[in-house]
Amino acid sequence: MIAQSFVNQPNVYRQKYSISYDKLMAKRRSSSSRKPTLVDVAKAANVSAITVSRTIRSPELVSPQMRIRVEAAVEKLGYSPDPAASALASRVTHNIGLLLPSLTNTVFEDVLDGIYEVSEETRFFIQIGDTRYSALKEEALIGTFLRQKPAGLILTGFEQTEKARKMLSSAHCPIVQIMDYGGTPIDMAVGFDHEAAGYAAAAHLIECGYRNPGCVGARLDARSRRRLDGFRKACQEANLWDERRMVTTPQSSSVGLGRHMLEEMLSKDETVDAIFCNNDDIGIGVLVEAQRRLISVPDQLGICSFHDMEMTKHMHPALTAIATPRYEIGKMAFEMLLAEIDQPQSVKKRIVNSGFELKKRSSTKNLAGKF
Amino acid sequence: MIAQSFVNQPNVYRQKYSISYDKLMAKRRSSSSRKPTLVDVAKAANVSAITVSRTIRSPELVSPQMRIRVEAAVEKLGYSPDPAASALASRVTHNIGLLLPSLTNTVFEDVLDGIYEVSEETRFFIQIGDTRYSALKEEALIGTFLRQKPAGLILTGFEQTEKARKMLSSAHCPIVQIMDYGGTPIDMAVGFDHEAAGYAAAAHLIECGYRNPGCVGARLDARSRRRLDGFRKACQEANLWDERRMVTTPQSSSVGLGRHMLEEMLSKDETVDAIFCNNDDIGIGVLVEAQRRLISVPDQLGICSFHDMEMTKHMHPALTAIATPRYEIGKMAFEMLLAEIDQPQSVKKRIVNSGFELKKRSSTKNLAGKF
DNA sequence: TTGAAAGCGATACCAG
DNA sequence: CTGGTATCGCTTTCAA
Repeated sequence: MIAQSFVNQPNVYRQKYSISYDKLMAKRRSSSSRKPTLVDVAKAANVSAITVSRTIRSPELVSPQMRIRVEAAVEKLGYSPDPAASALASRVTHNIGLLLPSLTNTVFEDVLDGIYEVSEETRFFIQIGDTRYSALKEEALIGTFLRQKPAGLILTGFEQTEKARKMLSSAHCPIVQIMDYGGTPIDMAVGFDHEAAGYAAAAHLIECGYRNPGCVGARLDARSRRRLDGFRKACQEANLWDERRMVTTPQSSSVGLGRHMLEEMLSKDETVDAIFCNNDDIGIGVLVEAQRRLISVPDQLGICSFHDMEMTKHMHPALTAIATPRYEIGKMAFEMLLAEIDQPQSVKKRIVNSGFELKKRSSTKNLAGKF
Repeated sequence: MIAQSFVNQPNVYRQKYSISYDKLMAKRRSSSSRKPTLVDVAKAANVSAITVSRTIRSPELVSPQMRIRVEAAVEKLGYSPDPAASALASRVTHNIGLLLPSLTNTVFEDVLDGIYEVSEETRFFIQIGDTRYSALKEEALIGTFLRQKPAGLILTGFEQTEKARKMLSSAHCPIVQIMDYGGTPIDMAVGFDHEAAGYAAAAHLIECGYRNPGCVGARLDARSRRRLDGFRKACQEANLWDERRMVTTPQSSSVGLGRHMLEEMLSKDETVDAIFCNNDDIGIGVLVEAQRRLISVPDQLGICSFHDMEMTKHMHPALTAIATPRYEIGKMAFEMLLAEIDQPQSVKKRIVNSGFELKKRSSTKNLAGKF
């Protein structure tokens, strides 16, 4: 059991050191279990410590013979650098801070997956903070993260507090804001235009021939709200809007909530014939509830979902959805960060519109034949 | 733009220091932007550095007046400790390493959520590693994590490589293995018995009166395999087993795959009348495909899912499932770790069986009336 | 290209 | 309960 190591293992670090350097070294050498340090490698290779450091961090600055000699010593001793010492001396870690509003949301899992995919082979670590959709929590986390001297930071959205923005603008690391497009980034950004996405959803429903479009939205963060705004705008332009068909709740989204919200929608305006759902959980809930009520989809009710997680296209009928490139956003954000860390100001396109895509499936259909 | 700070901001740390301590201090003081250190606080409060350190880490060891004085100075200067320096001196960080086999899997998101919930108010950070269900990748990550001197480690399952186990047993931190029960933990463990869970699923289906039970499983890691073993065992004991009704694939689970696997199952033995699904994605896929084929659930086909994510109970019919306490496991793992960090050997119950629960819903039913 | 010396900012250990 | 001193292991800076 590892736990015994707390009790039984001789720990050289607890011993008192004498003042003499030689004695100290003697003591150290006697402890066979000590992890080798840079100095140990330097001695073994008969070079200075700084040369070893150089060989590891920028081998191109060291002559080939030297490199071989040092690398052999590193290999022989099984040396690996101490990140804490490195961070203390250089004032920067290899941590990349990632602030997400939720961890139990397919959307952010996919982002996470993209980030991890790219970060895997790099020297960097991801440190995740869960802001729970709160700007204040985010502010606190930004403070904590910055204290650690991260190599870079990835934030969600543009809605940081004033104080947070201030801290960030004086941070010594590149920053990417993800999942949104159209705001003013602190440094770099990659995401899509939520209003345009909502607008596109409405345009599709209207084009299909639905005449009483509505939408349901859960947990209205700034981005979902803009999606609904875009949806409403398109409907208003087509003169098909009725505010009763906007059903929202601050609760966080789930399939159960989606079912419930269809019920609410019908109670407010039973003429509704198409629904844009804030995200896939809700979309699936609306579909299931419609089926339970024997409302035929897409004939009596068209459904357009948002994000398009894997499941969406396998529903029956398959859900039409606005697909968002979450994995790609995560990947790109990390790549932008990496480029900036290696070479400040090297990223030319600092604001990227990742776009989105309307996937037409069986939960909506062209009703033209009906007219 | 933050990026300008790379270029324009005067950086005191780049300046050369003179040898004289006083001159150094003078230079430092002149730089108003420097972050205050422990020594700065000590001077402001007119105490020694170590006293400040103590006041922050273990206030109970410091006299009340002293504490007030120091806290005032901390407040006034806006001091916050440097984690790198602390890590270097104390040989331990405030990082908790978490190794998960997948990040895009509801199961682990829920675990993550439980861990974050508890860790939020502590001084610890979670550092996640994605092993992608590979013991070798896990081994590499364990090495990397251990190098950082974590305060604790959370691993998934008992299937570490020999080398990994060796590294772990000599690690100086508590370790919790999660999601499984019945193996030999390195230190502590919390999870459930997968074989028993599979057995329980089969027992339920058999009890309902289904006579040709089968099961479908995707991505067969050690734990899912044991679930299937348990299922098979119960069926064999009831003399109802036919190996053709065991359909598996190494692919990772998804709803699409679930649909596909029902097709495969039917092609191998169309008499199958009940299916245990390795997890919820598959379960939902099987349900959707059954509906598409007009196979009536639960009459012609009983379905029992595994894990029971939120969506499962909202399907129509609602899916019977073995519910697993993922959130609780995460929470408990972190709490066990915390207790051990604060007080080694204080956790008495080092191996916890979290159990699971059979949720009977409409996708299975007692067929007794039929006989 | 290589090296010497001086930190980085905290904690450990023992003494008083 | 408080303080002095010596580290922790690496990088920075400047000189050779």
